[in-house]
Amino acid sequence: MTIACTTGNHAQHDVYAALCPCRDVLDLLANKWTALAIGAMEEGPQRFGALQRRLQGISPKVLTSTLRRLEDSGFVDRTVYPAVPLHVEYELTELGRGVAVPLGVLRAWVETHLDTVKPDAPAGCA
Amino acid sequence: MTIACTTGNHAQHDVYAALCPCRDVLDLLANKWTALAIGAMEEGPQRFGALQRRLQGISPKVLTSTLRRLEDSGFVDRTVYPAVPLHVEYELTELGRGVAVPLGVLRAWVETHLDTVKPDAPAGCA
DNA sequence: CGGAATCCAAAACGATACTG
DNA sequence: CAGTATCGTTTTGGATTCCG
Repeated sequence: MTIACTTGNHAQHDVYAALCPCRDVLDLLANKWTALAIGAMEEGPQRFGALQRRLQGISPKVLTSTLRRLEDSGFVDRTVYPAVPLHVEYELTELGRGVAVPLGVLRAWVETHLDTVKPDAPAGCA
Repeated sequence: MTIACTTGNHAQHDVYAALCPCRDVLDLLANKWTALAIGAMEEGPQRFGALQRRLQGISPKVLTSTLRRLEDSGFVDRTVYPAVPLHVEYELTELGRGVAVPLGVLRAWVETHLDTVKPDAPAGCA
């Protein structure tokens, strides 16, 4: 028996079902940078360079693709200010601020329980 | 420049820092199956076959590696009952039940806001 | 400054077949 | 039943260079 995922009027979404769109959304969020990128914008609009500096280790290419996916999915707004040194800002949409909450909860859990997890993490920093 | 993730006792973890172990844990959870697998065990111990049936579309190989990683990280306990038709159970540890909460929150958010996300998801599933 | 383009390496994922 | 072995595909991520 699977957990029913009743959304609105119709349907039972079974997150575990192969064709459930929930899976697509989950997949969208479940990658190395997305959750962090969203978190990095929680405090307000951020410029490309600022994000790249904050998400230490991300390459411009990956940052771009991450932001594009988020933009296409409606989590992020991209605003271009046509100035001479180009100025672009990325900002969470209403929806984006929405996911930011659960994601923040997850990040918080990780930070709190870090010591109890025993992956092969270089214990150096925690 | 970001505050490094200082160790142990006090510790400011900067999730965004390249070397923060938080990232390892996040990476561990951020993949196609992990979050679902944990969710699938929330109701109690599950057998390999049951999990495979529930996580529709997962191959035995991927399920195995997913479970192994979770076991190695301390989220899951694996118990073998040496019977003739072999019997193995996977069960969330205390820690596992811990992450299950934030992950459940995330799943719930996704289920609730599915309609507002506009990825190229086949709106079907219901 | 904000990327796009290119190339490459490494995971992650998947299908199938086979075994203790 | 619960995997392992193998192989191939796909997806991600990363480094670098270059351009408007």
